[in-house]
Amino acid sequence: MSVLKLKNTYSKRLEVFQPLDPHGQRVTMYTCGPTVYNYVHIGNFRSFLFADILRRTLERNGYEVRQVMNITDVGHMTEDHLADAGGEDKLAVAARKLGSDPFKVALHFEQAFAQDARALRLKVYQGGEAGDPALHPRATRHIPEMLHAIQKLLEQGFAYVVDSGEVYFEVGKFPEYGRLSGKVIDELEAGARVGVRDEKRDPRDFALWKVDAKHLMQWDPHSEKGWDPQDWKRYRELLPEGADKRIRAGFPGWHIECSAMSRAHLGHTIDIHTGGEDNIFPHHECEIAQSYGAYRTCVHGPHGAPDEGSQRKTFARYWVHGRFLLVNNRKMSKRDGTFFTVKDLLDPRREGRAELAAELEKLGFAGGRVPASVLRFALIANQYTQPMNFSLESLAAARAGVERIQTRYDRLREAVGDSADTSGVASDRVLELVNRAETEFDDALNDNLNTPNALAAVFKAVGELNSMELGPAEAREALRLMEAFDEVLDVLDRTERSGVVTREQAQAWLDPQTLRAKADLLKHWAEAPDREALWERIEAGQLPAFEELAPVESLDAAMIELFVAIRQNARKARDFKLADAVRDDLKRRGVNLEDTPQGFRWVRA
RNA sequence: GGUGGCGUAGCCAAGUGGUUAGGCAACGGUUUGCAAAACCGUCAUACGCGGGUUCGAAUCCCGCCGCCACCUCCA
Repeated sequence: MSVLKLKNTYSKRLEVFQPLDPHGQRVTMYTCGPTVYNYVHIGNFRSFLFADILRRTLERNGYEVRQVMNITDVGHMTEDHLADAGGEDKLAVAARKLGSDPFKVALHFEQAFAQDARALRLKVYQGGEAGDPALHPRATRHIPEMLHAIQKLLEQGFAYVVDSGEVYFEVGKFPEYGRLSGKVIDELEAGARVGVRDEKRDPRDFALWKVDAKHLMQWDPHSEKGWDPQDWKRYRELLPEGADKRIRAGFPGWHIECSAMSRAHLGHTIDIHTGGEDNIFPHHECEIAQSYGAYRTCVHGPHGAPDEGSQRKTFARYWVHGRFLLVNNRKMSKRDGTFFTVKDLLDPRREGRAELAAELEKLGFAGGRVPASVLRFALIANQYTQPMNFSLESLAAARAGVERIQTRYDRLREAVGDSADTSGVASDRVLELVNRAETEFDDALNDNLNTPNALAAVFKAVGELNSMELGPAEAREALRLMEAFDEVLDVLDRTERSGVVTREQAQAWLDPQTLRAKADLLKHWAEAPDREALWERIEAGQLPAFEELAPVESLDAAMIELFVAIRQNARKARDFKLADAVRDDLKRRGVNLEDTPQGFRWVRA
């Protein structure tokens, strides 16, 4: 198997990934998460999804990954936001609904985000472990850690307090500032841009602690008032003397949260730090500077020089950044109607975007809704190092792709059947195909997460399997391959969503005796309005008429089989109008029916 | 102005010196009562433009053109 290579923003080179863990087993990963003062959009999710693909690729490589994705809930909500409730701004609307408690507003959007994250199958939000709050740390619950870091920075001479009670990081004290982004900020030019009454010593200096009375979230480092009791207790433990007396009540600067939280939950050194390309500067540049100043982490990683030998350890060893998503080759814009939240696409009508729903319907999306798996596929279908040009048409292509894979998966499941019989041997032809396809898939992902090539391997395998007749043992191997693909892609519906009805099974319903025996299977009889009459008919060995069953809404496998039998009966009588009506009716209830040489196949949409 | 990046067939998107990437769409065929799915075929001797290096260039070099993002809180 190939080795994983990643483009490290720090070195600007493709590097072989090697975890810090001496046993080469555990990997720590920090993903810059969402700011929860609005609903997250698909551009945000492109970034989170590439991190998810990275995490799953690491797992395919046998690593045990601990991925932390923070929640930035120290927002920019001020009194102005609450006062101005007339606009379209969702923050204002939410604030009005939820009252003036900024924590409630943040929680509202955080929960909305978690919902989207689960829908789009971010692994950090799935499974039992996902309930661990340490995996999704909130900035507002790490004020003690941040003040601790700020105090360290002051003590070690990397920061200064100004008259207003704010704290700034002094960039001049850190010569490596700018190395990640490659930005050399010309002091003269920067100086020209600086505000008149700025208290900063150097225009490049950035805020660690801010003071602004208009902000709703406030913490006073010198008084318990307004603090979460647990946080206050932890703060007193971390800083028994309290923070510098000159620091006034306020709130943390943007960058310090990630330095503090990654250290709190992943330790001194993290293997991988991910984010969007806009994070490179200034956010990550500042994190490096702060972590160096506060925790004595060094700047560059082990690439060439092992961390173990160094007294000062690296803050983050691999910096991996995703490019922006564009819509119609521009940055998303509300004005141009090219701004999409995840919720907008999953259910446009619910979000009040009827026009969008209509457009999606035109592209063949039932109800104008985009299935989450399709959105996920669309957002991972090109390599994270390339800008993604998103369009509604790309969603239609994604849907076709997902359906192609899903159809193959469903049929393999049918071919395997439910027999626990694991005897039988797959032919070399199939074994070779499976091994080769899996290698190609992993090789592509290991090559800096080249998802287009990984998908090419998937589609190649699907195409080859489509043109083969597979025995149960072979289908089992092929199914395992599809499941291996899906460990990373995670776009398949793994529920029992399809079934086959043979001609013989359909025929059996026409036999009076069998019909009576099958009556018990029809659990949903109760839904039929005239069930007594129906029952009598069955007892008499007569197949019910299609019209009688039309009101039955929820279908199980037995009910579907009955519909198939009714349709087949009509087909035999060459009553194609009725036959098509039955098929259309099943479709209306979300069941697609297909004819096959052996009989019939049904698939839940 | 500074920095980084992109331009590959109708659309999306790999490939970065030498044998078909792949997907989607469209069209034709096989199959079907009609569909669906699947298969086969076509669109496809594609690589922004102009030079150069080379036996050979989408790939390397030079020069243009067009587009995009970032440059203090937007993933």
